[in-house]
Amino acid sequence: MMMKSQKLSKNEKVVLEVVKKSTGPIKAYTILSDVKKNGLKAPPQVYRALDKLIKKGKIHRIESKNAYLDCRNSKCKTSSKTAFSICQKCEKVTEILNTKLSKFLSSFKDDAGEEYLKYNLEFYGICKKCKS
Amino acid sequence: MMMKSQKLSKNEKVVLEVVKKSTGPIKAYTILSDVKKNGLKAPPQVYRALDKLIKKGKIHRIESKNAYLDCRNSKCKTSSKTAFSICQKCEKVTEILNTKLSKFLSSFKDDAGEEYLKYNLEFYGICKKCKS
DNA sequence: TATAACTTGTTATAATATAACATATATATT
DNA sequence: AATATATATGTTATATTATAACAAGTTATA
Repeated sequence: MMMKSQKLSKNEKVVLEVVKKSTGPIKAYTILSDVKKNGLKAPPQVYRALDKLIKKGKIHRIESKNAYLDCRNSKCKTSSKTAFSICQKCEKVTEILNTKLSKFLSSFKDDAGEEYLKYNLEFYGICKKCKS
Repeated sequence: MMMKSQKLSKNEKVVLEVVKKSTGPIKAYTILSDVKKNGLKAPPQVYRALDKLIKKGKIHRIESKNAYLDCRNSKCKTSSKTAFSICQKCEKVTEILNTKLSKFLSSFKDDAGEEYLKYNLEFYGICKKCKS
């Protein structure tokens, strides 16, 4: 199966660097204020780059937080199957890379017998650090 | 385990009726324009009601759509464990009630051995109707 | 009835995201 | 190289989604 080119444009590189540098999920407007020193000025420049980076599998969007996180999975070519754990106390988000989980969800059939090529799963709880 | 009271306030009832009437996920501002005939005037009135209805397990929020859907699961007391299928073509959203799935996710342990009391899963695909 | 807890009303504004259009750059085709 | 085509960027304005803050009313309960 042909993969979408992974080559990144100038703005995509700039935005990706900011997302990578962040210690956790980062918001679009936080990225914007950061990349202003690189000449980017307006929201569309950031949102376009984010959209492309998601399509290229470089970052993920954490839906429940309207925030973006870089993909730590070296094998990640697309962002079509994602799972995260989210700490409700410290807001830490961790990507879950678990073969059993991804296999289960990839092969899950709904009542109509349909499988899905894309999913996003968000677990919420209290992380180990916050528990102790 | 003590359950949060399910009693609904006036505004909650009004908002819930609108969500129920909708054929699919409905947006907060769509609800607002609808409930204006009931005297509600401002966003906070709608958002407050939505938040409460979610906590009381009456509705769900579809995170990737910023939209709200009534819970069709009569057993739904809380909205802590949810799964949906979302058609990328017609935007139809269906709540998935599947014991095997919920058991698997409820008992899922991450790499640190932690389980989660809350999750939200969104499957994306093309629904049967749109395929045919 | 006093008090606390909850619910509502209201204004303003914050936060998130996209439309639309002009221009520039890169890539492919002749 | 010149032309055509697709992609990427810049820019302004505006749409959409959501919350802060505070005042007032209502309900439950001591």
